[in-house]
Amino acid sequence: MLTDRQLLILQVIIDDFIRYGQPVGSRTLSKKEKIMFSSATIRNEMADLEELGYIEKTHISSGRVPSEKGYRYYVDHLLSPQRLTQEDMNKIKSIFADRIYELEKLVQKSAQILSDLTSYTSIVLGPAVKENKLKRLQIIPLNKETAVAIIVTDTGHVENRVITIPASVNASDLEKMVNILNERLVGVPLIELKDKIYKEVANVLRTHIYRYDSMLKTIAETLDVPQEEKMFFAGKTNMLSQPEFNDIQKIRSLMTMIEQEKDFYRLLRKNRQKGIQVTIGRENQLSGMENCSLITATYSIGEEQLGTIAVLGPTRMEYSRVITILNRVASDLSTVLTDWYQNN
Amino acid sequence: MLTDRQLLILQVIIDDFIRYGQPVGSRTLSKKEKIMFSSATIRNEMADLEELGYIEKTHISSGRVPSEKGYRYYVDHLLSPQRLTQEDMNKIKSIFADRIYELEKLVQKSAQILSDLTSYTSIVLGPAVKENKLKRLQIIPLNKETAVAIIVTDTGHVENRVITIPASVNASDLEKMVNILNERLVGVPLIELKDKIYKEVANVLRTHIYRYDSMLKTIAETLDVPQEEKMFFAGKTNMLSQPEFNDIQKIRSLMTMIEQEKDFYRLLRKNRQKGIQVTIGRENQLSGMENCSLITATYSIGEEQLGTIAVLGPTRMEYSRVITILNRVASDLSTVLTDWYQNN
DNA sequence: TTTAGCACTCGAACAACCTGAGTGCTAACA
DNA sequence: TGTTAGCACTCAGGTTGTTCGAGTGCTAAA
Repeated sequence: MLTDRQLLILQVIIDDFIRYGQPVGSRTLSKKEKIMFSSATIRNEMADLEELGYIEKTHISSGRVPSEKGYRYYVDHLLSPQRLTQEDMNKIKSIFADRIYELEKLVQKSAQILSDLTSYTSIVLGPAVKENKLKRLQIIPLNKETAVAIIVTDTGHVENRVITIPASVNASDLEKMVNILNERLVGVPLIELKDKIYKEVANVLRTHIYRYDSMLKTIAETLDVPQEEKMFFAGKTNMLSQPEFNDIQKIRSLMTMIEQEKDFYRLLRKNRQKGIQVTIGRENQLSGMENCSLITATYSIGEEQLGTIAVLGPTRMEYSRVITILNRVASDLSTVLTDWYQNN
Repeated sequence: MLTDRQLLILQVIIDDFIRYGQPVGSRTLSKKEKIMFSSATIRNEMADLEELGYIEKTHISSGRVPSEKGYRYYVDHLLSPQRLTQEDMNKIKSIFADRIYELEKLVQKSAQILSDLTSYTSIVLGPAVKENKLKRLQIIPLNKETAVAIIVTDTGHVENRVITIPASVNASDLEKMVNILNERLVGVPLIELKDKIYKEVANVLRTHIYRYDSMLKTIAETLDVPQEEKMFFAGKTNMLSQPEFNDIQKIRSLMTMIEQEKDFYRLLRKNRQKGIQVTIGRENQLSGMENCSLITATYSIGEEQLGTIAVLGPTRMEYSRVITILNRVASDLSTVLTDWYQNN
């Protein structure tokens, strides 16, 4: 177990390193007002902290730098709570300033403001379409062979796809079919649609429409909307200004990782528990994340989780500040959305 | 005017520099098989070429490097035509391999393949929505106050927006209104919609619908779809592997420029003439483009230009190869699209 | 247990030096 | 008159050596 003095020293080292980005030496520490003992004492304590794995040297006679274990401890136990400045609060409020009716736009704007506020990269996931319920299905013929299928959800989200229509299906059949589908399927969550079509609607169609089956598959596929939430990035280039990325090699691997959206999506999806999640460096188990930390929070409508907002920064990131901001944005977002949807 | 020998030397210098990225000296040149005179002669010629502004030294005793003027001359007069390998051809064909019905997806895939083939960044603009004609307008109420307005164009493109509905408008009025709008507006190019609504449709609505005016503005705004084509990027990080971007500062300004989509869009829009356009370095008049060249081509349906495909690379880019590839992709794209739309 | 003092280590910055690739110029040659 | 060989010169880049400052670990005294 760490002594109080060791904790103090660890905290001051990490705070200082986060602030200035330079390895912290015993002399620097001894000058801090919180610290009342000599540099020699500090050296002894630092040697212990190093042995325990909380801090590291960059070379044999250098100052100390937090290790991943150190950051982990810091995040779990040593964070000093932050207060947001009025300016920060105003920026956050500006997300909701003009009445935005489209969820996606709101979410995009949140990402933008988050990256502005933190100077890191921000990513917003969501909202998950599959939880939405079907509001209306429409099929609009374009020409003999093709048509656009449009799905509208209760949240106002619109999905569309171009489909081919078998020659055997004529316009009035199509219309009848769409009517039946709407009658039976409105209000059903998108994720259950495909199932429901085969189990319940197929029967009804059989009795009404000649050669319905050739269409059925197309429709079912159309309604099988992608499960994945969209990812919105903002401030991708912010990371380039971080001093730890002054190395081409690191930039390359970072940027390549970000562009590799699939893997990154999977990483984000891991953190879906409620509240703030912090993963540090290699905890992320994704190459390119060695020098990065990811902080995520979720937003929701009522009790139903909708999506994730996240900030990606260097391991040496301002955890306290980012956590406070994320918390705030997530909760404001949830409040506004809950309010909006439950009043309608 | 340049002598034949000077032209030969200029061409070989640029070819060599594009290939190896190193300043080219007289000794290197004298060893090329095309070149039958001594290094001393070459030095004399190079001095002349430098005086004329086609090549530059990086420092007083270095080999020569093409200047922007040199590249310009090279592109205009000295390109040696390229043949695509079978492999390249196959990749290009793969764009059209599976039947894709959505223009946007096709365009996105083209960008992907372009950046794969060239190892540079590729950007595809388009298609321009405003040229499309209205196929169908729908308004689907979500709740008391809001509804989704959906526009389908003859190309199968779908635009949607959430709108608020004044309390004074009831469901049947809304339906009537949508019907009238469809009757009058189907087949009209999107760009003319707004105009047409105020000039022609407003009158009709007045006679049929009580207090139509509160809705009219909302509708008109909804139909005023964004004029700008979407931009699709692919291979953004490819540029990081180019040896000229081994400098953090350059990477930063390049990436920041690319993220600054507005300006970049404007740049692309400048090159809308038919055929291949090449702009080299500062010809682009956009900060961050100093070390880059942009090659663009347009694709079309029949005679109607639809959009632009482009490749962004370092000034030291393989002009010949990229031009050949772009030409090919643009023409294939045009053929496929023309074929598809005119048979329907 | 804490601290002062001391010898030691290392990185970063800088100067001195060398090498190789390249140049411009001149004088001789075809 | 155009071409070439030869030579002195330049410069970037790599290597080496030196110094400086920040930091460490250890020891002995308080």
